[in-house]
Amino acid sequence: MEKTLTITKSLADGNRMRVIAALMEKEELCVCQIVEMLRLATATVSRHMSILQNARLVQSRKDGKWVYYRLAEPFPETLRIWLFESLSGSPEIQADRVLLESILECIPADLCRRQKKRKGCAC
Amino acid sequence: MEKTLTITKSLADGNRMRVIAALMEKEELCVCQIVEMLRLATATVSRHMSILQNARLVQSRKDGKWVYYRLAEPFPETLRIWLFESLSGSPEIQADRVLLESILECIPADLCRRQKKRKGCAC
DNA sequence: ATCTCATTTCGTTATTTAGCTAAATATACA
DNA sequence: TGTATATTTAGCTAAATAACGAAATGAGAT
Repeated sequence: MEKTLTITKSLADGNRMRVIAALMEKEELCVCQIVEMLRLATATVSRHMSILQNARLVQSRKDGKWVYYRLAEPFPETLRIWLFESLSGSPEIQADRVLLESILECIPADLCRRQKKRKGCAC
Repeated sequence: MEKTLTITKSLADGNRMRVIAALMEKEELCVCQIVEMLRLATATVSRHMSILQNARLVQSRKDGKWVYYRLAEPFPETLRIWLFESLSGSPEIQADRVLLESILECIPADLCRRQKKRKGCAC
């Protein structure tokens, strides 16, 4: 039961749920993209992703200084279906979807610079 | 997304997960039976059931002074399947299953009396 | 109406969790 | 090597949550 509980606990937070929903649509996101979407501190996002990774819901890969997260393989299929069904029609997830489109137009390096200085995107 | 989050939050507690698992096997349980299984105070169980009811995962009926809970109708089918799959093989749930068999041999009135006095079951 | 009993609600306490900043770590570059 | 940068970890604070006992509520019996 611990494993199940670890999963439900990791999904008992709105921001982590939003990340999962985003990763159900986009194959992979890097920390700074998630930071941009959630509008949280990098440290906070890192911690959230750690919880999701520990729950075996996401996995990560490093590309130099960049860390990318994607849904874990394997991801419980029935859980994914339930999430998809119950989140469909959610205005918050839809808002994230739109925001993510513009975020993905920036390359991560530019995003990070922007986050550091809180200035306009270089895109 | 609020509805989904309400559900994941309600399932982010071990005791509430145990109740759901029990109700997936037994059609209906009354408060005192749940109290006996979880080994918690009546007030605590009542509060847990209130959370599950608010999340639309369980529903209740009254029979005089007795309140019985069962899985809500409708209960998200894909969620149920995931829970069943991920909880199968859980030693804690299996232990509850065994304990519940003996609990169900007592009628609720006797259970309540026992809980009040912490003495032997009248069965 | 009064008393008994099962359950719920309320208030309190201890524990857990989400958010942040600062420090630490890992990677890249000059 | 030193500097810059992305991310993670550690520590702190405020908020949320689980457990309990007491009080309130509802149902049954006399």
